[in-house]
Amino acid sequence: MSESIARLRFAPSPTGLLHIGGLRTALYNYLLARQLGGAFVLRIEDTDQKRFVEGAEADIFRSLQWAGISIDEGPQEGGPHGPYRQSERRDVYREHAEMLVAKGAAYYAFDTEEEIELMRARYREAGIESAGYGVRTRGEMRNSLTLPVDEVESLLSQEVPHVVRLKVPAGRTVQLSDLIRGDVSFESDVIDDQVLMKSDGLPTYHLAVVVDDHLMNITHVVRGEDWLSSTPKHLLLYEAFGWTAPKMAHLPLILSPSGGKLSKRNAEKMGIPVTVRQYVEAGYEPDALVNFLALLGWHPADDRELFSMDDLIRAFDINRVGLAGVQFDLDKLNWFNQQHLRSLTDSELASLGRPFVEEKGYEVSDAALESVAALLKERITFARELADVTYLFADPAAFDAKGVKKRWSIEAAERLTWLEAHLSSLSNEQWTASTIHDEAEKALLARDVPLGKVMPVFRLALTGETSGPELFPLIEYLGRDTVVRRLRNAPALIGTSPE
RNA sequence: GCCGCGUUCGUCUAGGGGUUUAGGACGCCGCCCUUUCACGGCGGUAACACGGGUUCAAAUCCCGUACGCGGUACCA
Repeated sequence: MSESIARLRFAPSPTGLLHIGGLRTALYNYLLARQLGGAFVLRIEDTDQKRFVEGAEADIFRSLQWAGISIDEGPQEGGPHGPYRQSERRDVYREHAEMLVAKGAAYYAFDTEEEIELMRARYREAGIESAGYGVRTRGEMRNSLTLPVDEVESLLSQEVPHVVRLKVPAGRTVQLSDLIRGDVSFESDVIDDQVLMKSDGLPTYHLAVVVDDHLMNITHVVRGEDWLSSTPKHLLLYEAFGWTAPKMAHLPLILSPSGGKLSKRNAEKMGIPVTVRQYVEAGYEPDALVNFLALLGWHPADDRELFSMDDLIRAFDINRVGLAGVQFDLDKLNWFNQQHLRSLTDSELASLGRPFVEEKGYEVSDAALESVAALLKERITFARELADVTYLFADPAAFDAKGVKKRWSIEAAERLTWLEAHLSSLSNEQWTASTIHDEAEKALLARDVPLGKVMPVFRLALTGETSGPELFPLIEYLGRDTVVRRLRNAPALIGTSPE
């Protein structure tokens, strides 16, 4: 047994599209696994038939892949500890539950839902808000602890619906050393006799997670804080089996900007995407999302903020994960997206933008699109914005009304004709940003007009806009023919433009 | 209700007894750069939940209160 090899897992339930919080949990597990040179395992926790959603599993696979989180063992990859879908491991859980019953650490319970509810109602009347099925109450219930042995035998042989419950020891303090939170302890008397096997023959999460984590040699369990309260049950299970529990780390939860839980409804109201799918569709770059998510709750020893996945693997430190819930801030995510776009080469940016450009029906060569990327790189937040600057692909049909009002005049039109005449005579070799600049200046200076005086109209005539990328590189990109044509057409188009 | 976990600028956070006039980033505002916009640079705005202790000294340690979050299922 090679105990020294770290093994971490992400164990989502296929109950819907992968949640952004789930992706963060997966990421932290992945980072630690890679950093420790260990394995990253994906396990599908589909023990609740009622909540199963068709297609959810496929969404988990593609979302992780999109984010750049590679899986070593899982339903698709296989591996020595499979199957990696809990629904395919029923017998394993049944056997383990029976082991516990045989050891006296668990027992059969035959109570119906109504009977349990009756018990709770009794306690409620007596002023006890929520009496659990546990140390204090199991003696009053119908189970293999209270019923005569032969009756239990007969109920079992008649296949009367029943569950298997954990027999929580009385009067114990269960200690947990959390990697993030330090020591946390719980009194066993307030821990429920958790159902381990449901009457449908499937295990509950609690049994399955312990059995699988052990059988799959998981060394570190990194999961959301919402699991902290049930961890003592898991610890008691490890103890009952005689197994060593893995190291535990409970991550702070992601909160909505309004402070509450980042639920689907809540988040959608605030315009925040909740599922990974929505982030993909909104045009976020996987690297940016990963970077943002890593910093949502974790902070490096220095003040660095921009990390690639490899950087993260190197720098990540579970001890530096914060304790408090974190609010989601879309502005910051957008900033990360912008930063990541800027770190790309022109050619990489161009490929990211190409689908959007083609979607709008423009045909552009790779070289031209690279120029577009260079022109726009420092002024976009999303790759799709490459396609939004339509005058880079087609002559402007409309002209900014305020700009026209401010800049357009007979005099301005005349100056443009001087530019047109001069620029049209330039050779291909002369068609570079700096030469065009010098020649334009020359043409205007001959009539005693400074270039700066004309640049705003020049831009307006060429693009229809009053602002945008640097003018001369833009002109170089547009090319002589286009520039001359647009200059020539502008007066008529602007003249007929509505005010 | 009970159990558990939290609480530093609006947000993500650094700091974990004296180095702090509490630092960085996002956002916001201003100035500079740029004959546009953006980028960039500079500057500004803005926080230790509250109350008790411990100590020469507390944002930092302890207790309490408040507030927030999670759990309290034959859901995960």
